[in-house]
Amino acid sequence: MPVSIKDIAQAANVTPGTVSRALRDSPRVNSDTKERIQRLADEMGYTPDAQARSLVIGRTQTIGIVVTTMTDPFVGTMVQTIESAAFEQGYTVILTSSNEIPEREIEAVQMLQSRRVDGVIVTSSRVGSLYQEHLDRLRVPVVLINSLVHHTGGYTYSIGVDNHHGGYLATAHLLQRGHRCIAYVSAPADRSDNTERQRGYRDALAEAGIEADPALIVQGTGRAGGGQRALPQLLSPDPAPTAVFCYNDVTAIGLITAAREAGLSIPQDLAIVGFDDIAFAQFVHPALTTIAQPVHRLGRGAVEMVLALLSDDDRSEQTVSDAQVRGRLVVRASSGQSQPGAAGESAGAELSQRAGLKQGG
Amino acid sequence: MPVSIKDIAQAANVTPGTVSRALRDSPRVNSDTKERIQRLADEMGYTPDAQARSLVIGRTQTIGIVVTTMTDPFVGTMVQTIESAAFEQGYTVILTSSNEIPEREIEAVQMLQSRRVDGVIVTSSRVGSLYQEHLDRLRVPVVLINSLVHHTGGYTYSIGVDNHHGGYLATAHLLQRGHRCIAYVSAPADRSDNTERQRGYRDALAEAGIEADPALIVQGTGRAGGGQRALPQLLSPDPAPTAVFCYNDVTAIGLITAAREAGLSIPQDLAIVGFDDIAFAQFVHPALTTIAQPVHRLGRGAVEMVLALLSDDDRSEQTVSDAQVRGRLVVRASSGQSQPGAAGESAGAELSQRAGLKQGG
DNA sequence: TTGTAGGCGTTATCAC
DNA sequence: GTGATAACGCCTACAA
Repeated sequence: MPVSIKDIAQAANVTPGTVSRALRDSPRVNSDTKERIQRLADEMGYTPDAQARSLVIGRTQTIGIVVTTMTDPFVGTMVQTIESAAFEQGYTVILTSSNEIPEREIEAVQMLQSRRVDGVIVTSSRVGSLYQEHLDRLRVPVVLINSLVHHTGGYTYSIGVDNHHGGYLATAHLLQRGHRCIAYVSAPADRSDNTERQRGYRDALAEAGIEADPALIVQGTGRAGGGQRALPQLLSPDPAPTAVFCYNDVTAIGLITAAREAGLSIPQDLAIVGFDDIAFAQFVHPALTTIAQPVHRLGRGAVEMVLALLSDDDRSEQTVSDAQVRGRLVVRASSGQSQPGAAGESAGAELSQRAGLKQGG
Repeated sequence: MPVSIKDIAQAANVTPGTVSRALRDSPRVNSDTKERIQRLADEMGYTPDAQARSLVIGRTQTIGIVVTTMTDPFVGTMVQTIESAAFEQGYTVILTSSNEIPEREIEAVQMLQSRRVDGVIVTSSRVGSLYQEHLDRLRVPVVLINSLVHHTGGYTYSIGVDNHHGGYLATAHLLQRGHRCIAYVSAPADRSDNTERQRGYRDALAEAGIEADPALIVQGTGRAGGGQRALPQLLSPDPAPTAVFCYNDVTAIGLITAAREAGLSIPQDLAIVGFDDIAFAQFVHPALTTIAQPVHRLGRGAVEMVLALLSDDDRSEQTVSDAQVRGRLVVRASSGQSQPGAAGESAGAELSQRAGLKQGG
């Protein structure tokens, strides 16, 4: 139904081949006819058929994104970044979300395969052994964001935040604030980022001469509800922890809410540190101290890696390698400091200024 | 590079046509050879090429999603719902975000056109006149979520929350709580949902015998920063408002934060109601009273509309029509207890004092 | 500079 | 039941 190259050819009294060349601005066509054809194409409302083109050139200029759920704001930001970066490079993004349903993940990968995506970016998904196998089958570059990867000789690479470093930073910060009894609210154990953060936590404690107490490790879910439900367990050890490092911001926010409902004041009774620095972290009360993930660099980096792998025809000698970028501690009110805004980066001061409330004062 | 139908044909000693039929489980093929072919396809790791298939059947089984930014958690949830619904119906989703850049929106639509999407869903985007023109050019079903549409004879329909009703509900709730001086923090004026919500606000006031005061309409941005910056303007009128209805939750959350920074207590000094009911609405402090959008129904509804329009070959007599669903008031702490405290002029004046604000420069 | 022809992977319409 | 054959829209040698 849409106007094709043939229609234009007919209208311009030339052959389809000439039209094709003219539209791709080939030098092998008379500038007069070229202009005539281009004008005609414009008038007739021609839009090239990417499918047909892909079929012959062997690339779709398309990359697939695999996520568990877009509901998590961190994921949303990540997807946003990836889409922008891809679009700027002339790539279209196909989105699949598994809703944490394993079989859906498999179906999604098969779908991407039949769409002949040039590459795949997986973010915020636990890539089990089951899963990786299917990714390898794709036979296209795959970049995992924030997931450990076992190079099985496939085409799979990874980029991620340094989770161990982040966990270390968060815990060291709490130690520096004088806390000695620090808990950790984890995510499900099969997430590699979780185990890495936990390891950073343990190493920081060890460095301070503190042995990690298993009773202080509470299992969360990576969602707000997990943080909320963690509170009772957090308070049961004797002595109870004075500070908590959470797997992520969403967990921390759930914990803050539960703590407030329980009549605890934060950070006086319980200091809390999260991970991610989602937009909402500065709007909870108290504002959440957290490890900021360099979302922008991760997303852009992932796209760049895919593209590099794509142009890299010599597969044996890769110029691409796994990347790791460090997160940064963002200190806000939830981790202490009786005077919020006094030290370091303070959302409070920033906010007040932006609200125009502190002028002259 | 990937194994094609021809490869299988060769291996099975049949023609490509037979393989095609066998794989699609056509009854017009011997069950023995069918099974043999299917097994062979499996062994050889065959995956059908959706592009090639689309080319001949004339449909891509693909729908495009256009959003401004995925950073907004409400948008993320919406996209999630759409993707799930589409996937269940066997449709692939192509995602484009404009980042609010007009030319990017146009580029995005052109891209979707060249991808030959079967339909388009636009969510959380202001569909200016400029924009709609480009959508019409697509010549495929377009469903707008939460945007007014002028039926220009095109293929464009809309589904959305009843914004007028929502604005009315929110305002009526505040009135019922005893507030008489109620402000509205708006989004940019070119968003139709904003004007509708504002109209509901005005109508509710009118019904209570209150004339809308232009000084109580403060311009926000639809993002948190807009809510934060709105505070000074909100407090400057005399008497100052005792309650505020915000265009959306994100705006309300920004406002809550700014108010707290300014030393106001919510809801005693200022009651606040938002719109959307994003996941975080229940985690702010105080938890945010809001109008819950039926995201699920909107997203699913949009997909169903696109699909219905697709199967509806008789275009003159459409069975599809614009849909509107009602939001629901979710009462939380930010709008006060069921027994409102003092609300009135004196409280307003007092409030300005406590905030330490000066009126007029 | 332009036309011709073959093919990308698939489906569909015929024959046989 | 299976095999040719012709599309779908585009690109690209190669030929003229």
